Amino acid sequence: MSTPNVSGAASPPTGATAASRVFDALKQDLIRGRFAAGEKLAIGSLKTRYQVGLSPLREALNRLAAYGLLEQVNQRGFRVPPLRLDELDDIADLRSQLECMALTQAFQNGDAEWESLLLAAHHRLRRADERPQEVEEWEQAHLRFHRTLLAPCGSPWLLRFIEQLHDQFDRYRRLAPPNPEVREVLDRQHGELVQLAMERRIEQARALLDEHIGLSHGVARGACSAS
Amino acid sequence: MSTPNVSGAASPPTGATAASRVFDALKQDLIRGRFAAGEKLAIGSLKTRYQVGLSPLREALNRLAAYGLLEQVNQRGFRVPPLRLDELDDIADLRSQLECMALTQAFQNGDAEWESLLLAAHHRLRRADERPQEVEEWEQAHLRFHRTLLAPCGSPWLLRFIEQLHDQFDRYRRLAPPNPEVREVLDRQHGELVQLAMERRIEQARALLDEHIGLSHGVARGACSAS
DNA sequence: GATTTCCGAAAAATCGATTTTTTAAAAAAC
DNA sequence: GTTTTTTAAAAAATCGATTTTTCGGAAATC
Repeated sequence: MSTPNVSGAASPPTGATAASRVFDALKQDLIRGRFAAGEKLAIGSLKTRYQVGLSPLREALNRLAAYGLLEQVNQRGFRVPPLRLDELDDIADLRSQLECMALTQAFQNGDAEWESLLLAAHHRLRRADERPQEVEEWEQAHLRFHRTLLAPCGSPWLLRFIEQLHDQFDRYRRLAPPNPEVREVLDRQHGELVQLAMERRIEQARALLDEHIGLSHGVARGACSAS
Repeated sequence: MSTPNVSGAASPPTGATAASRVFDALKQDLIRGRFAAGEKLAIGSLKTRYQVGLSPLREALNRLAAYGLLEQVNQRGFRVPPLRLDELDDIADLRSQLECMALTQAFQNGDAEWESLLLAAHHRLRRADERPQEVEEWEQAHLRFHRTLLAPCGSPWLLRFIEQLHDQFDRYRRLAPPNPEVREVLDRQHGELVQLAMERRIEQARALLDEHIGLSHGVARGACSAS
């Protein structure tokens, strides 16, 4: 295992270029809803905001557009995708399907090492649950928990798509008004998922994961005004 | 419906920028295997090859890396991904799964308009079958047939991922030695898929599509030396 | 009064040059 | 003889300036 990465998201441990740093920062800001949905991005002000020149900034914007976190129109720059209810439904439904696929494979491939990593990830998530003021801590622990759950599925492309959908989904979820009651249920489900994983009860786990995403989907829908 | 697009791949009808033109050209060249697998791309020679400056070229390379047709390492540029048997297997298996999902939805949503578009796409594909020397014509008709088949599935994100996997898959398939016997079977299966689509025989269609991709997968494996 | 045409400002895209980093070979040290 | 250090060339990344295109309002036309 290489140098563990303490920082936030997916990470460039060595030789971060300006372009990759802006990419990471901008990606986080987009997912965290720091820009208004549908907003046109003024490249000039982004230059100031992220303290970089045009070239690395434009490279980052191009990557994000290819990834689906920005919309690019040929001679008129970049804009933040609008929040659309039908798109959220698409994202959530597909996420359920793909994550259930991955979960099945993960249950087959996961070994004792995986079980202990999952327990550890769950523990950190519970710790983060206790400090509701540290939102980003919780977000990171939550993301890692779900990653760990599916990690041994054996399909890099499936994991890639799931990650992409998760990023899309989170943009909606983080913009939606919080719902403490649902949140409590969601938190409990994480523990139940761990339990089912240990016992490899795939059918129940699939049903629970589907319900988990469905509940979160319901909350995330609050981010949309009209469809 | 806007202006139909006669040209090759996915298309920028209005105001093509240098960056988007290089992106399209480079993407095709990568899928067509015009670069050696694993090859390091020399940006200087790409500038000459595509007749553009650094900025639009680098923007195109960044998009392609985000899309998965190039590998990017931070201070050492871009390289063509190597051909790996295990990755091809991953791509093909996931493609089968996702396309079968989409097919089911397409059968439910597809209307008479879809049926006629599918018949038309199949007709063009058969015409292209007759002229084996016009490879690119056939490739285009083939891509469009499969797109048309799944188009009404109703999930933009699912279609997006399928398209992406299809591009990945084709890079292997087009590099593999052709197999006329299998090719004949594959051609026949296109007609059978149309027939099953008309009659909405979903289970048989899913089995056939799965077999179709599986057969093509077998051929594509010929592109890999070792795993 | 409504539509079209024509500017000028603003923004996007591109270019050419500069800076930074890597690479590989030669020299030095062990 | 091997390893380390140095250094020059090559490549990647970035910057600043220029060119091209879009956008919005004023003037002209219908």
